[in-house]
Amino acid sequence: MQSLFKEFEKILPLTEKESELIESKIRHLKIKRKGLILQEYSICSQYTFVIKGCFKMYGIDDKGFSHNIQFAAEGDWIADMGSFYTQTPSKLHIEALEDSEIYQINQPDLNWLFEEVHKVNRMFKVISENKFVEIQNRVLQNFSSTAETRYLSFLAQYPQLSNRLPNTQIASYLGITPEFLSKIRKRLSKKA
Amino acid sequence: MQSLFKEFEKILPLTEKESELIESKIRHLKIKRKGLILQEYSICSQYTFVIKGCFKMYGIDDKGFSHNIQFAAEGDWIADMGSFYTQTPSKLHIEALEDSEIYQINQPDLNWLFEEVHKVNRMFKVISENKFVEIQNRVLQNFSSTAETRYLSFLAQYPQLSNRLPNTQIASYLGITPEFLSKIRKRLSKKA
DNA sequence: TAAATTTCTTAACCTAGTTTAAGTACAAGG
DNA sequence: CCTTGTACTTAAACTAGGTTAAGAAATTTA
Repeated sequence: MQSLFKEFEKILPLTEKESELIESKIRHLKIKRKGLILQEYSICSQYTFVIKGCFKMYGIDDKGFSHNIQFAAEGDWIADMGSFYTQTPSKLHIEALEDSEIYQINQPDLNWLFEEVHKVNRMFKVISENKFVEIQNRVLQNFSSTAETRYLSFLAQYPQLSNRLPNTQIASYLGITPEFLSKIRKRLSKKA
Repeated sequence: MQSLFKEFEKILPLTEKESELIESKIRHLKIKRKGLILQEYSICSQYTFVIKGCFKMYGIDDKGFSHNIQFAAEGDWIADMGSFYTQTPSKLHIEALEDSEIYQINQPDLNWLFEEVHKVNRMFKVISENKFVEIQNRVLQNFSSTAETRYLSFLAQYPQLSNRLPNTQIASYLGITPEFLSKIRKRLSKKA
């Protein structure tokens, strides 16, 4: 539980008893590369904390193409918040990009914790707000710049991820083809 | 307060006393067309409920171009949630597109209500979640389709707005130039 | 360790969307 | 009521990014 509590304590310190209550509702599991923890049309019933490894959240369009909308690595939370909170079927998939290790808490247990440990409520409010700001910044940035600029800010914002992820996944996140990302990378390497 | 409470009651019914407490913290005001209720670099200190009229929320890119990221009309809430909750400077503007009438509640008063009237907490959680889902759907849709498809789904999703808004504003929301929207509209009218 | 699959790159050709410019039609405000 | 801006359209030239195809490199899996 170390890594999880470390993240929590960034927001609010917990008492011994609060930690125990949280611990009692959390399960620890390992997911193999390419394993799915959420599939389209099913309800997102788990909130996931990444201990080790890396996940992508993506949607599939009418033409069958996948589009990454978010990554989650060590210390990140991931869930389709819409589906989780409203308990309606998701339009998204969440898949492990590497062999991974996670904590999960399910919807009823989290609601129970919201009541019992008031700090959990506040912590998840902060988590949700951060996710919102992140995605809103993406909307703005996707508008306001060329693919090259977006690639550069992705590199700046997620230096760890950019080394770990295959370029195909990054291209899908940037909303371009892998071929075009290749073109950009060549252009940039010439400049340097 | 009628319209505001009607919206609230969609989520949760309120007692007489709860309504009074909420009412005591809310101020009513009129905003002229082109009036700003939020400006870049200032902190978003007010959560706004639209009684009458219409607003746009937009960001300005490095080249000085505006990009609409959200509209709000009758019955909608609008605020830069990131700035509001973290009390940090906003990167966005919120501007009236028509002469409008609104309710506003400021950050300390809302926090006070969160404590005093527990239902307010739950209501704003629902409001935030809905906003999140909306913006996440936008990210997905912006990826997955041509401007024509996006325009058609905008028409389907916001039929009221599409009649009221000038096409320049819709183009800015779709992430295209007004000229290209014009082209699309011509193409569509030929098909029909 | 070999076979199979996925990843990355290059290049030629194609298209969705931009830019610039010019003209028309309203609407708003003094 | 006139004037100034704002909104809408068209068209020609242009560019960012997509498509297809094919070969080389790297990683998985058997």
